[in-house]
Amino acid sequence: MAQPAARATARRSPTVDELAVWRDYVETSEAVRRTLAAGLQSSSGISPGDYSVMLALSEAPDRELRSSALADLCGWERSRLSHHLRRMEERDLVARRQAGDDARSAIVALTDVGARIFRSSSAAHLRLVREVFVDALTPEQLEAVRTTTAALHRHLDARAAAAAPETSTD
Amino acid sequence: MAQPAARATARRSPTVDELAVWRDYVETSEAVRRTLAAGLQSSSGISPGDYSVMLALSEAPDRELRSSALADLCGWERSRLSHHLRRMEERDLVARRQAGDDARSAIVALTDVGARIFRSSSAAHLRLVREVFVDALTPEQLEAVRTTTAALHRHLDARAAAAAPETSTD
DNA sequence: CCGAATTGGTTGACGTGTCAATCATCAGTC
DNA sequence: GACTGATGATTGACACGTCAACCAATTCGG
Repeated sequence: MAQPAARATARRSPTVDELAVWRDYVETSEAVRRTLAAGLQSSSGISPGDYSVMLALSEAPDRELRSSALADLCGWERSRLSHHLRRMEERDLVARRQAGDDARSAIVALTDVGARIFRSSSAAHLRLVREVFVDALTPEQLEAVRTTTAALHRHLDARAAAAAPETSTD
Repeated sequence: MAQPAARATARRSPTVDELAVWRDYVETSEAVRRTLAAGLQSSSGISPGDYSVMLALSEAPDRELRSSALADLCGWERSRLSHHLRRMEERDLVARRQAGDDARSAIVALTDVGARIFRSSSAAHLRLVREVFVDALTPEQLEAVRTTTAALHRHLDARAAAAAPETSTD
């Protein structure tokens, strides 16, 4: 009892109601992700990670990219990409070779096998995105998802920027 | 221009615009999840999975539950829970023992250590939920998240029900 | 030109999550 | 009371993701 001097701080816990929205948001986004992953797996035997990599490569000139460029396009850490590429290379989906201009750098190329599998997976995957995500929402709701997602995204970025002063303009 | 005879099917791929919302939704929800996981890890040394399990146990009578009940509360598969409990047991966060009435069943109890850690993690975690999620959104946006999430959730459930006829009333 | 710091990328260890297989127990049937 | 099938839970194998350590090539300061 006796609210302990709340309200002034604005740093208090969420209400029960807010917490319920939070929980549902987390659970649902994970369920959606799992559904798409399962679809990709069963229709083409690849993972969402595989798909991201192959999508980026398939849109690149000569179907190849520097490892660092690929990491940026996927929004992945280098280490994660490196591990993933090793697994994909073992399955002959991609090939790695050295870059000519910088001996440190690696070039990742989509193999013919990889390109074929990507093409054959793409249509079904996109249909599933529509079926599970787009079709679940009215146009207004889709618009609402866009704006709320953007708000969350911006907020996270601002938070990250605040935490990492780095190249401050001084 | 020249829409390729779309609209009639409703089973076509998402538009570029819809796809952009989808991508942002996936990326952002993962970024949010990662942020919360990192916060929990650094403040209390536990994972979101640990937190879910301890939350459910802490609210249960005698701070213990049957394994199956715990799995239901967390919304996890049995196998996942079993693996997770083994790891938590090694860290003395929970303890497992046999149930009296059904020799197959296992009872999971929150240890004193686990209860203490959970209590000390809870406030910071909830504050972070507010900071990262609730505070990022206006009240209207929070409401929009609620309704869109509910729509996605319902749609997924309907889809799952359609795929699994099981106990149909025949 | 030499050495230090930086950059591009890989690796190992480890926690996590899924699937399929397994195992013991329980419930129902004859 | 043994045979059958469902149920509660565990296990092993393997993909995935993160962190920290590492290595080699490069860049920069002197």
